[in-house]
Amino acid sequence: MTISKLQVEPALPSPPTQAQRFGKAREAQAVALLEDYVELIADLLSVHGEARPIDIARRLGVSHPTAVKSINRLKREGLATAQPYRGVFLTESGHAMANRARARHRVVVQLLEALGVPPETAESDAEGIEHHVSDISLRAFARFLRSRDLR
Amino acid sequence: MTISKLQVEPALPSPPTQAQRFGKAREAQAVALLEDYVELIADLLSVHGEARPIDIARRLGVSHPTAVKSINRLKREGLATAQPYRGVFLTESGHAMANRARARHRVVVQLLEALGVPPETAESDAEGIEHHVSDISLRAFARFLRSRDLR
DNA sequence: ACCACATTAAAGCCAAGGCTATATTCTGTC
DNA sequence: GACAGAATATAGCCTTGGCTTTAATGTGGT
Ligand SMILES: [Mn+2]
Ligand SMILES: [Mn+2]
Ligand SMILES: [Mn+2]
Ligand SMILES: [Mn+2]
Repeated sequence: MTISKLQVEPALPSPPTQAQRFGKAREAQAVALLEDYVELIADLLSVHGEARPIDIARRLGVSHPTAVKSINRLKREGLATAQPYRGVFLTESGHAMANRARARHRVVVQLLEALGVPPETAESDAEGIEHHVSDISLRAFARFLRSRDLR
Repeated sequence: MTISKLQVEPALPSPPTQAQRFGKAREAQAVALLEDYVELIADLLSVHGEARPIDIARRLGVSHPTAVKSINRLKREGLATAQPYRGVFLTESGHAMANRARARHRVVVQLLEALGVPPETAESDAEGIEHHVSDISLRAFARFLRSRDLR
C-alpha cells in the first residue's frame, strides 16, 4: 500500500467543474452593467421624477456618450425606453430588474456592515460584489442578518 | 415650518461619491481576469509542475486562442513568462498576485460556507465576488471567521 | 524514423464599453 | 423673440476579451 502524497496537496476541481464556475462569473459580469444602470435610473426617477442621460453619466463617472451608448443597449434589450431629448424610463422588466438589484444591493451592504466593514467601504465593495451573489447566497445572507437582529 | 417629505425617501449619495464607488468597481473588474489567470497558473504549476495554454483554456472554459491572448497580456504586464511551445511561468510579481488572489478566494469561500451557502454555490459565487473584496473587508471576513471558530 | 494527432501560433472577425470631438437641439433669461 | 449655454446626439477611435479558421510545430507509438 503506497502513500501517494505525503504533503496533501488539495486536488484541483475537474476542468468542466472549474469551467462552469468561471462561466457563471462571466455571465454575471455581462449583466452587471445593465443592473447598475437600471438601479440608478430607478433611483433617479423615484427621487427626481426623471432620469436624464447627463445625470446618469455623472453618477456613473462616465462620459455622456458612453452613458448614451449603454442606454441604447438597455433599450435594445427591452429594459428602458427613451425619446430623443426626453429622459429615460424603465419598462416593466426594467423595473423588475431594478427592484431585484436594489434589494440585493441593500442586503449585501447590510451584511458587510454586520461583519464590521465601515459604511463607505461597504458601499463601494458592494457595488461590485452584488452582481455575483446568487439567489441562494442572498437568502443565506438575509437569514444571517435576521438571526443576528433578533439576538 | 414645512415638512418637505412625508415619505422619507432615502437621499441619493452625491454624484462624485457615487461615481467613485462605480469607478472602484470598474477598476477591480479590470484586474479580475489577470487574477483568475495567475491563480489558476499557480495552481497548475504546483499540482502538475507545468501550466500549458490548453489546460488553462479548458479550465477557464474558453477557446485556446482566447487563453493565449490573455497570457500575452500577462506577459505584457510583467506577470508571466513563456517561450513558444513551452508552458507558462509566473514572475515574482505574478506569484505575489496569485498568492493574494488565492488567499482572498479561500476566505471568501469560507465566509460563504460559514453563512450557510452550500459548497458548490460558495465556490461559483466566490469566483466573481473575490475580485471586489477590499483589504478592509477581507480582514473583517477573517475576523468573523476566527471569532466564530473559537466559539 | 515516421506519421498521426495534439498542441500551439497566427490572423481576422465581433460586441462591449471606454474615450474625444463635433454637430444639433432645447431652454431659460433678457 | 433671440440667443447663449446646457444638454443631447452622432461619428469615429481604442482596448479588452470573446470567437473561428488555418498554419505551423512537437511528440508519442509503432
Ligand atoms: Mn453594482
Ligand atoms: Mn448597486
Ligand atoms: Mn475569480
Ligand atoms: Mn479565484
